Amino acid sequence: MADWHPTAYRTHTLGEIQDRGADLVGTEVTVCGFMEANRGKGAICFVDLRDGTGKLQVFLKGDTIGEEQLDLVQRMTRESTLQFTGTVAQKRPPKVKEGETPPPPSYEVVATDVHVLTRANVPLPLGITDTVSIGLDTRLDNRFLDLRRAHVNAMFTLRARVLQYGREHLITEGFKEINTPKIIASASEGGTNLFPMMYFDTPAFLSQSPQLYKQLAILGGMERVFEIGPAFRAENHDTYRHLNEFISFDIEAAWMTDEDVMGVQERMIHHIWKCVAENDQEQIETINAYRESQELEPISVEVPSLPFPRIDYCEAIQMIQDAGEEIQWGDDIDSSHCDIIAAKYPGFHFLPRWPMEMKPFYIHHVKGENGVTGEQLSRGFDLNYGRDEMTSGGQREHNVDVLEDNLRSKGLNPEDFDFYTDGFRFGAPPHAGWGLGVARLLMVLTGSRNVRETVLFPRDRHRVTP
RNA sequence: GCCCGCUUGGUGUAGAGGUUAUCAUGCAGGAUUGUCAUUCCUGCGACCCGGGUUCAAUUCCCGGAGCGGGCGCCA
Repeated sequence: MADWHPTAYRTHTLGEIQDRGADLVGTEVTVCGFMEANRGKGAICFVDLRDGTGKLQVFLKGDTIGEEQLDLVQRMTRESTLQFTGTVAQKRPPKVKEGETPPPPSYEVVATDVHVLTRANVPLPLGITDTVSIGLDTRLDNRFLDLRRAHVNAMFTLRARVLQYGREHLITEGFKEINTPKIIASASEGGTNLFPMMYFDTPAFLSQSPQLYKQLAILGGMERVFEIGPAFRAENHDTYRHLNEFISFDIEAAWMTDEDVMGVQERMIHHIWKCVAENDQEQIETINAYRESQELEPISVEVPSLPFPRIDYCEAIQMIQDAGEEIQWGDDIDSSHCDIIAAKYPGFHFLPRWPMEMKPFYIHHVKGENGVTGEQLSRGFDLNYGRDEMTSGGQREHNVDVLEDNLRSKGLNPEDFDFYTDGFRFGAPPHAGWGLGVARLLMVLTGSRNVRETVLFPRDRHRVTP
């Protein structure tokens, strides 16, 4: 539990009064919040007040607070912010039908004073507690209101938890958090399109990945590093799982192989899922309450068992061929093919040992480690959940001569990468790492079918505001 | 970028070549109530843009824009 110190505006949070109400009965408190609803039109009035820690009922009575203030609150609009002073009391229990068990005692504040901090306009662009479903576009245009909805708030609370647990785990395995530049000069490492920009008088780009820089940190003897930061890709993709700016959770570690960092990853995901299952059921229940209202299946946090299955590339191709699909060794495994694999392995699973041909220049290969057709395999891997790719990773090439050969064979000019390859000329540890899409992991955890749900202010092809 | 679909009050929807354009939610007013998704009554509020067909288009046709789904692209 956090320490919610009193502030200039409030003595207690609403969550505190909910949780410790019994100890606070009779105490004078000042609380603040958004007015979610008010009920009653006569000589009394009930206000549902909400802050970032919970909800609480405030009870107003004409002869306690005065007719004028009672009227003011009764006329106040939903989502206005109010400050109440009053006394904590136990709520009168609701009437229950014969045979039903009464709910546990709950608490309220009997108001003696009120201040309107801000009055909300009407109508709201979207209702916080309304039962109608709301289109994603409307929600994203009004994210500040969308976030006030309980299940949306729960998703972003979970997002913060996932990052926290992930960090925690890596730190226990000796990793240190780093930050790498997001403005880069080198044209490209191949593959994806970059967003160009001007860095004073020099053409530059927004970084597509911390890849080369986290490797430089390893070459610098940092041993084990991680970074949680943005990556930018100027691709014209338009799908439920792609964004043009996204948060990448990256690690890099010395003296490790592809198999070693797969181990780090599965232990980290296991830790995250275990902690969420133990600590954050409240958020899951909030999401499920919403899902039930929308007639969606509830979600549950099933801690995956270790180790995750490993289906190497050759085996995956075989599996897809056995399902009757036209696919050859050397082809990419696309979404429909992933459905075939996911039918057998619905949860997290690794896809290691891709053809070297298909992997970037910095991926390591063991000479002569060949696939069924005799082509060179690489030490690159993916992590999928169902049909969706979560991670791409691998052991890196640490021999500078091989690295430069790889660059040339990919049609790149080694001289453009001197800032990187120079790091390998003065002793280089074998190392490996991966990059994990945080939003995609959250999709799995929260049952979201669109990555935009799990990103506060998503940037896609059609959206740069808000 | 390709294929398919959609666009109706603030929000989410129903629907038809001529309607008083449906329902829910919301909002406003009133009655009731230690209420708690309050209840009840009354009212308010909408057919994406441009062109065409037609006596008549929000409805049909064409184009545009926006959105959604699938795909492609994507270390």
